[in-house]
Amino acid sequence: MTSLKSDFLHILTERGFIHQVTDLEGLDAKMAAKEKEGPISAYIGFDCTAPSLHVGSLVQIMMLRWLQKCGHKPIALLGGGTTKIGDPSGKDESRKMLTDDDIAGNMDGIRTIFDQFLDFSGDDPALMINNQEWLDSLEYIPFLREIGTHFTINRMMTFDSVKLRLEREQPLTFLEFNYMIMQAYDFMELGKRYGCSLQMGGSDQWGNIVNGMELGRRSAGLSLYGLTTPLITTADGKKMGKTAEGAVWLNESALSAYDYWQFWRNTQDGDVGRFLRLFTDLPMDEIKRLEALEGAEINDAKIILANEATKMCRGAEAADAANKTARETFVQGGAGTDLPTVTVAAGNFADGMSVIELFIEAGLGASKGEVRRLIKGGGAKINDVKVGSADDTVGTDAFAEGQIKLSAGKKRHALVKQG
RNA sequence: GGAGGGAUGGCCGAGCGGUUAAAGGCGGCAGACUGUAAAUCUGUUCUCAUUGAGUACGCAGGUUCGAAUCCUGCUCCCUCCA
Repeated sequence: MTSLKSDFLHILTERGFIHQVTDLEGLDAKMAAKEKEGPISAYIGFDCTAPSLHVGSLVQIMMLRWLQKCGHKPIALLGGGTTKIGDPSGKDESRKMLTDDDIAGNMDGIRTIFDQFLDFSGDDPALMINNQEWLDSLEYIPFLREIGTHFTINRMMTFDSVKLRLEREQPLTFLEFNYMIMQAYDFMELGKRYGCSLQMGGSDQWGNIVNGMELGRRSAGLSLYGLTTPLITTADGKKMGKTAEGAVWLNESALSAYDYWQFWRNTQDGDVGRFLRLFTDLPMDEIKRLEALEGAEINDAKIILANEATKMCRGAEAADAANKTARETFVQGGAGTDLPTVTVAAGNFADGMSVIELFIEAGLGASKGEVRRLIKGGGAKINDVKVGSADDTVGTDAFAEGQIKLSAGKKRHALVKQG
């Protein structure tokens, strides 16, 4: 293993963040020379395609976090401009067009995430920049003459994002074809305006990053670096962070802290060490201790992972509450206070409310048929008592301490209150 | 422009006049086993309803007692030829 001189690259390597680097030694030397030459700025771009980011972006966010911890300057680039184009990388079909309002709304949601992970105050704050700043005002002909001459179609056709579409005979619009040029332009602009010399991103961004470096060099004489992270998969080879309900969102409004905590708590054994390295700030010797745990003891490591990850994203209070609820629910077999709660009008219970409807109200079933099946399979419980028949009803007497606990299987629970 | 092939449930993919709410696989959900893990095994997987009904096999019509299956038109996609 090469000995890296800079803290940042040393940590990233040790924790498994690095997939490819354009010039590892050069970048290392530059970062290690921080005292003499000053810290370096690095950026990662995030498009505003949804009102929240999900755990798929968490690796990138953690890198920015480490960058700041190591005394360098992280730039979170929000793609207010590029989102209007849509990144074709790794996608079979083009996304539907987002309106300016959608994008602005999404950006507001995403901003709050970075506030959690990065420090934007103090002497050496992180930066959050919107590439709309320079992209919106581009003029077509001057842009083509200045930038367009540095790109050949021949070359662009060889990039995976383009090749994939063409091979599958899926349409790639001219609009999307321009995405990589916009991203390259971003890198160059950040280099010129903010002295940014490193772009990081997921492994699928390699081509785009390299393009930006070349453009920066040719057009502005900048010396730029690129670094990518591996695609994070689970131990059984699936893409991380995709569940049946959809993505694991970072924003509270898109996914409750309890569910976020549960996501990490349910990490597979084989992923615990890797995830602790990537998604927590815990020191390495602590992580080594935790991942050495075996059998049921590894659950302790998972709880720590869940606590740490939730704390970072949602705050210590939310993490504690989620942890407490999980303990009350799973260890003590009771009803944790942080479980999803629905309020049903008291009148419904006077004559007894249908179990089926109650489960649907509580979000534990999408249709009556689904709840029937759940009951038939023995997975539905009310106050931890198995529901015997789909015809059962629930009356006021079921309320213990003012609430009813509904369970669908072992993991999905909800509370019902009357109001 | 010419000649063929295709569009099926969340996805992949059989079916090619009735016994087809549609094989099989994946995914999902639940049960068993466990450690709120993985693997495995079992059940389940359109909607509504108390044996029943309504929708559904690209879209619109037609033939037939009866169509995902046959015919006509339309839309989209693929392959080959010019």
